[in-house]
Amino acid sequence: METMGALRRTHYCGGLRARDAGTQMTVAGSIAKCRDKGGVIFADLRDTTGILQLIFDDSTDRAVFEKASGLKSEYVVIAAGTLREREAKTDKLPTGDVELFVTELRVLSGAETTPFEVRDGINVNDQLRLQYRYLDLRRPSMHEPIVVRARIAQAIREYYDAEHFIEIETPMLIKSTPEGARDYLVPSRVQPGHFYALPQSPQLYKQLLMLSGFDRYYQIVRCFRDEDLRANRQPEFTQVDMEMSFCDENDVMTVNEGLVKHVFQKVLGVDVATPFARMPYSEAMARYGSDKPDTRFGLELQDVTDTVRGCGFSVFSGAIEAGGSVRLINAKGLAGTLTRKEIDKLVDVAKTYGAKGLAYTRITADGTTSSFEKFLTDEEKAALHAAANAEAGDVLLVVADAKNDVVFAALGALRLSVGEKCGLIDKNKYNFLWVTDFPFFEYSDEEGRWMAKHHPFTMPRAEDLGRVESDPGSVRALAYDMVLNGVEIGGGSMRINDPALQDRMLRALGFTEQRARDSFGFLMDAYRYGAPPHGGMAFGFDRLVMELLHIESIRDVIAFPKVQNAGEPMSGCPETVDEKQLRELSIAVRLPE
RNA sequence: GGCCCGGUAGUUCAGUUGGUUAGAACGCUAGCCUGUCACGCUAGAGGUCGUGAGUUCGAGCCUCAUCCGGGUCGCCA
Repeated sequence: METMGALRRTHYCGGLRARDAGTQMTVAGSIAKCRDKGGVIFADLRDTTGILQLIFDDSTDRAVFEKASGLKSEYVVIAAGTLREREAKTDKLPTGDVELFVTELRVLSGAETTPFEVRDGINVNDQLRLQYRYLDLRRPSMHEPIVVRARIAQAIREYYDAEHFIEIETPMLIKSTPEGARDYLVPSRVQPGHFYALPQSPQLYKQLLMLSGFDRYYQIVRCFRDEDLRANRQPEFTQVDMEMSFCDENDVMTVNEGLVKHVFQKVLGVDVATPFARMPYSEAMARYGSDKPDTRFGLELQDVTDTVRGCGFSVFSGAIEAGGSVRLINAKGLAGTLTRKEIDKLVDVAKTYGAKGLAYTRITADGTTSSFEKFLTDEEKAALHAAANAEAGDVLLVVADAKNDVVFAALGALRLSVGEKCGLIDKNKYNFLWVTDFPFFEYSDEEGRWMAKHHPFTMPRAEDLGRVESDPGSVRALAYDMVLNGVEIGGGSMRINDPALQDRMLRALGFTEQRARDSFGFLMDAYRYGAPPHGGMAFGFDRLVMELLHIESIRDVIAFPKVQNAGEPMSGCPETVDEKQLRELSIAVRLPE
């Protein structure tokens, strides 16, 4: 092991090209791979920007050559020499036209054999990769997204700064709120038996910042939710959070369309067309069975409730009588791909989302097979086919249920499944969409009451205010989600700035005055001293990075992510703590049976 | 909390009906090789089959439990 001595890096590897040939330089990094041919040694040097081939041959100083012959994978070195054009060029590396003829080599660190090979194209268990996360992050395909993530963050700051937003930090130790996701709790030592919560979002604080006159705020901020993980959900995640005053919902949407345009231009060189399409929630559900529709392909839902009302198939007629609906997707011309076996898989998809089953009709040149048409009269059958515009080559996928939510959820999922399976999705597209006019209230069977779909401070649409008490389900919110390729990448709303209206909405949500005061008293008081009209939104930063780079797992855009049990395999957290620590916090642990 | 998939050399996997000494590729070690770049050639080391119990003359294989990982539904204002 040697020191760097007087050697200092003059160049990074990744950007070196033939035009740099002849340059004297010093590079530093890890040995990715050695190829010792006997008389000539090639060593791939990897740094944070890319890989450069080092070469040692019979014109190399003997001592340097000897040192090079001892190099192994992941040794850390610094090397000085002259960049030259290769005899044998390759297009497998961006730097494939050049190599460094090394005149001085210092081995700064040895390395044991790694538990897996540190290169792209390997197939290794996620668990092992996460246990050795620092090695996994050396691999270019894992390294790159973390670097791009930083560039995206920088572009975001650039844009908001230019638009006169200021970045303000909000507290990490805050009051636990009763609604919403489970909070991560932090015990107070100084106030025994009292707890902070880690923020699920800076929601209340950013609203207060508007009341403080900061006018335009943003923050790239860590948030926490103690809920189960998914491929695109982590218990700690990053939001791009913003709020602005003296605006309406159109202003908020316009500013953030500008943000997305700037980021895509800056990071990908892609020109995103603005303004984005807008679609009310009710239309998104009716056409796509989803509040975050992927509009890159068709296969839209059709409502055939009226066509099959009172028909001989009791599953359909029964669902309609119970207040539900019957809807279908016509998988146009896809009978070739959607074989009986594939349709069976789709039945399972439908059932996963709560449908009792999936009725289908498959029409081919050889004839029609259907799971339900034997229960229909010829007239009913003809009417259904006409309504669905069914012809040879089509597959009709029909879901009936007493609950419209189930019909939408099942068909929405089927639509995505068929779109994926049949290759209908153009992966190079970036389809942006605003979904607007969300319902303000959502009935919770579990709680047995109406709850805020967004949050209780959301401004309802003025024209719906008359129905807040009489027909809460029909009240729409001034809330909007930004959807990219079927993924909700952000959402927000206008906020209530009238204390009387806020009181009324909290009552409608079933808050007693006492409970409202206990939970949000400080906020309600704040609005009594003058509040500008304001609204904002928050982006899921991790999801934004995922979509930009077409990465499927949120773990791949976070340097040190959690796994499904919310732990981190590398450090082994969460972990039990000393009795002494618990005593100081006045905490006793009682494990479940 | 429910459902599905997985756990066998360092890694990725194969392993027949339950039957002698559990295989391959990559990696690793040693040697050779002057234009490789998934370098090539020769030789070698490397295994408590996730863990525990059970069935059996005999278990990587069958049964039960359990742990770990991935996906998903619920959940995620």
